[in-house]
Amino acid sequence: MFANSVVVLDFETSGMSPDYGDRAIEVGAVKIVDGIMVDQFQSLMNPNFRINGFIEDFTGIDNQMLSAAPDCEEVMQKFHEFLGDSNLVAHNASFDKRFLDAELAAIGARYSGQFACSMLLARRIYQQAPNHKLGTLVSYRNIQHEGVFHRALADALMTAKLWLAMLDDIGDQYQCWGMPFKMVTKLSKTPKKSVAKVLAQYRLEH
DNA sequence: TGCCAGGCCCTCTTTAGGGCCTT
Repeated sequence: MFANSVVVLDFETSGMSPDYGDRAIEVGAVKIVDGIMVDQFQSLMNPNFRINGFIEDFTGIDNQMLSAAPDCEEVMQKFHEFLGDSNLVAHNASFDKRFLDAELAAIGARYSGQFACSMLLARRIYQQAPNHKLGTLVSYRNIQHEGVFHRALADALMTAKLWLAMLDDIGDQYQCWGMPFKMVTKLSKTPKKSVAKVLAQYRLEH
């Protein structure tokens, strides 16, 4: 069976590090229940400072848009409710996890699920891909996509489709259908050369 | 963008260095 509920999320941010004062400026997320996308969340977030020109160009989010957006704290309260007790997925999760942790800490909240990384999993099962950027993997796996790269909901949707495609491929290639989230998380941290061996062992045990 | 970050991973490694990813 699939994990009960998984939220695939993506943050657009003012920079690379919350430890250096950067904030989230947009969050997008897709909720997957039993392998089906059932809900979405998207909101701009006003960090109450001006973002630089590179971020405006990179994301298409400008200071005027942010000045009209609700504060980060208000958005994160709603997003925390959206998360519930779901497990979490992001592409290069270590990046989004730092911002999620920082923004939730700012409102005195935290999440309870496990956090998995679609990039680490892709590095295991698509070892022949040209690289493991989100856009490259979407093309590599022939995933249909809508919207613009580097907007939160569009990237979250693409990551969600990639995640489901990878679960399908694990099933098809290794006869390991319906692998639990916990096992997929473990797989994403398995040394590359041991992936087939770990999957074969899992198949024998299930 | 540039080089203010950081976790993962490979290798000419492990008392380290550098590329990949994310904005």
